[in-house]
Amino acid sequence: MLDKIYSPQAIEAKWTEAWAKAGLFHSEPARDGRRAYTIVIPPPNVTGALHIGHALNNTLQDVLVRFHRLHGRESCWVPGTDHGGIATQNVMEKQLKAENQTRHLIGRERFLERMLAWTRDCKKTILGQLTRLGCSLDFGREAFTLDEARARSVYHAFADFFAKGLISRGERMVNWCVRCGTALSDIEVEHEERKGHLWHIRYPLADDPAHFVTVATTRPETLLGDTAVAVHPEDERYEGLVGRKLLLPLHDRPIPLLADDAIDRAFGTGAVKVTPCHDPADFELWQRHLSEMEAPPAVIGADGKMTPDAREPYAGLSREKAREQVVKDLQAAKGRDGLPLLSKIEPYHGSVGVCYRCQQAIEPRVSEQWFMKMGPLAEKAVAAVDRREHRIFPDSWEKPYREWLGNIQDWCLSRQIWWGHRIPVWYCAGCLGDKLAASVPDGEGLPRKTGRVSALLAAGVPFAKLEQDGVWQYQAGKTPDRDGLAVQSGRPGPCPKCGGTHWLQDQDVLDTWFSSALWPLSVFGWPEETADLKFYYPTDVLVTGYEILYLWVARMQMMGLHFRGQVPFTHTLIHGIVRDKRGKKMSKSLGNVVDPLVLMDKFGTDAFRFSLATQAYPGRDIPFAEESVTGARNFANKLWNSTRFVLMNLEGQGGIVPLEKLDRAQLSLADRWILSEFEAVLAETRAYVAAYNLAAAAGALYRFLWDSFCDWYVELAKLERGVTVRSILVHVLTGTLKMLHPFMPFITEELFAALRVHAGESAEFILGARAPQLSGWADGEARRRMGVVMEAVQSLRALRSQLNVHPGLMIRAFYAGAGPEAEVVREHGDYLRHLAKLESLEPLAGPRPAQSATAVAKTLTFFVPLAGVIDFDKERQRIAKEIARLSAELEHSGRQLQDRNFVERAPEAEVLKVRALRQEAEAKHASLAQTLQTLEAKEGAPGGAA
RNA sequence: GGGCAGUUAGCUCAGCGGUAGAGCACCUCCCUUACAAGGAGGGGGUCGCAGGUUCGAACCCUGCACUGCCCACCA
Repeated sequence: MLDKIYSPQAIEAKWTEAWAKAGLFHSEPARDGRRAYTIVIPPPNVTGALHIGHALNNTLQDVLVRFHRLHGRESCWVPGTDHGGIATQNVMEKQLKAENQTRHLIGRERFLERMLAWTRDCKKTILGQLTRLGCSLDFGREAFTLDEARARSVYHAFADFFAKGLISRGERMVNWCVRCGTALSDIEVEHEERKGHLWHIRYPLADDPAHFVTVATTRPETLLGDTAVAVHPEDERYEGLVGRKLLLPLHDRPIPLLADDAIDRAFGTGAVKVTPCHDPADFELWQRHLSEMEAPPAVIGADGKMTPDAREPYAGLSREKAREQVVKDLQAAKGRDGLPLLSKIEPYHGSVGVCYRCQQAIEPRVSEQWFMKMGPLAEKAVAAVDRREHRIFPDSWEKPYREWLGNIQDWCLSRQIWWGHRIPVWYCAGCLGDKLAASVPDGEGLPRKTGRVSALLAAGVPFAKLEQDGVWQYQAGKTPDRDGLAVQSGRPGPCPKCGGTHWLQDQDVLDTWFSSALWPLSVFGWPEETADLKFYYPTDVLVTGYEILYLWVARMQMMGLHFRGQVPFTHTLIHGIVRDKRGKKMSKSLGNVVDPLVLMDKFGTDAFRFSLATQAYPGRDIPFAEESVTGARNFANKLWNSTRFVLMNLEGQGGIVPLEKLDRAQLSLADRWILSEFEAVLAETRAYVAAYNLAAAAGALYRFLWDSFCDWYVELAKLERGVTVRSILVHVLTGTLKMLHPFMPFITEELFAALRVHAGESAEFILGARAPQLSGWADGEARRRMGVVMEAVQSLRALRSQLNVHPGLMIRAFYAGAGPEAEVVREHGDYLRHLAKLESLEPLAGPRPAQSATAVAKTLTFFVPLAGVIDFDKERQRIAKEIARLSAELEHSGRQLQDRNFVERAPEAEVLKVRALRQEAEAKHASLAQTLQTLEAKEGAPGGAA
């Protein structure tokens, strides 16, 4: 027997262990023809503990996996974590800083050792939390984006792209994060509106210093790197000036005034300073005007400080300090007219690119990086959506997804950090013929900017060296080959060009998203043609938030389609972000984060999960309030107690009979009604899950259990305690537990365990049992008749409550009316007596009783003699109010039915419905009007209201 | 500058063509033998604004207004 009190903690631990012991979540490729249902987890970064967003993400996946497992699919949910590149390295760098260390001080190898040790702890924490959340992950399949098996996929993919000419190295303008010290791809740059200024600076004409061209800029410090000023060719303000030289203020360097179509005449002064090294648009402009412009100086370095080219007194200053200094100096610098060269400062707010990992302003910078051409891959990803092989839920995301892919830019792949897959490219020192390169010991990294690729090699794996002794060998089987360059296993052999054996590996690592993009492939052993890959790929659904739709989802699609010709997952389910209860994004700095563990401790994991699920409408953000967990906890408690009730009914009684053995003719109205309702909620729930509307699915089950099952059926079940009722109680409850199990796995498992003997279930766990099967129980007649009972009960209860009849007091009642509804009351008087606490219920013989209150339901009228108890004044008010409501209703339906347009054009069913409702309202109205008349005729009763 | 959502009861949200719903909060009554983490009843909304389509609009269309998000090299 169950404890009287529902206490979640104990049962959670118990079932977590039991499931693990039974290997319940393990999956192998099925040989019996069962279809796979596969989800790969969006691997959380190993940067710490999981937050509430992870809890939502994983709860939704678990609901789907458990649901499909219950419904007979060979379900496999692959767990794993992501090494998380810059984000993770940043956390470690902070730790080092606290110890007065830097990564450069301790060196690459020791740094990576520390990273590995630390991220191992994080992995443990994360997997522990997922377990605590009840996630039915196949833990034997745990993967890490930086482990050996994944490295294999990464190197294979890199080599393939290189061989196909999609990956190449080059010097280009990239987004540079000064704080993180690395290049970023375009999507790793966030745009923030920031307040700033527009500085107007006068550049004197070199041969006529009394005249000026005024440029407007938001970044005066880059002036030091200007190589030109540009205007629109048709801008009459600058007619005759184009082609002449200007004198760059502060440096007094002559620079040309160019004309270019890209210049917006309406902005600022129409004249733009051109700083190719520090602005992407200027960089392009420079390339268009190469012949007219000199090679541009880079005045801001990788560290965010001014370079020697910025000259004294700016060299060495931070870019922020340099701005102050430049502005100050421009204010002091006077033109030939005696006025400052800085002619105007106006407030200006524009969007500033910031690093998505540290929020520092991005510095556009020219540097040598690895790039991947994305166009051809993107086309395939778009085609997959066009062909509906890949669908996004909600589909409103398909358009932005398509557009992003349509405008895709090359992907900057290399990162100047250490934590990640090192780029599997080696350079031959001999071929480079570079002193610097030659001075580097064999196998060490290539100093940047030393030359072009001499050899590509999908080879030496630095992490394998660290994880275990010795060098792990890459065995791709097929080795790509391009430009006659040998690509070999292990370290490169002799250089095919010069025979040298002195190799330098590329210093950089790959963007963490490169390995993430391969995730659905790599977790199944690709590039090997494994049995797992054949059975589980393509996976069914990817569940994620919209913030990584491009960063991750799109790239997985592109990779999957490129390498397999098949989408990696057929559906993308996009959920919202968990916000605080006022809709604000949770953040440590706002102090509004809620810890999932705290909530699970306080309310139980099931309640926590259920509250997340009931709010997860597709694509909608969730304003999360603790009250919602309270509500879910209360629901869990309701489940608990209703099961206790059913178990109490079973105690000492005989067994139950299977549903299919029940004699339909023997069933009561309530029996037929609840079975009909149950069949309906099963269908409804399944339809909602299929549409990924998990909130609606959870809501449907909630209402069924609480409203239909507990409030009506269980109450009526108390009237008769026979085997039939017992059987139905057990079947319906067990079925409901099964359907709720994906949402609340622990409590349902506990309750199922208590019920299963009675229910004749042999399975030890819900996931081993069959999903509820029910068909043919839909019963419109039962629903109609039960509707009469329910309305009558509600009407009588309202009467009691509004006239202050004590809830415990049994009252007598008479009913008047004819037809099928009266018949329902006659047949089911026991229901009404029980539910409305009636001492007796009889048909009214003779005139309406005096000294009684009136209740109406459908076309029926109930009279409750309450002489002495009743406050007739109150009763008059009550009835008058009801009459007013009915009058309004009658007026409305009357107008509708008199409108020929409505009667002729509306669907017939609609007209019939209005007619039926009108009849009901008419009956009620007439009956109540008559009552009111009698009441008012009763002078002597205290009539004068107030 | 484009695009996408949202605007419904005090709060948080469902509903998306037939006279407005839930949970919480609020008011009244009740510790009735599954459950006070409960039961019964009740108050509360001209569904952002303005037009249009329709017999009928919270729901479809067009504008507008806020709010939020995504994308974008206007210095």
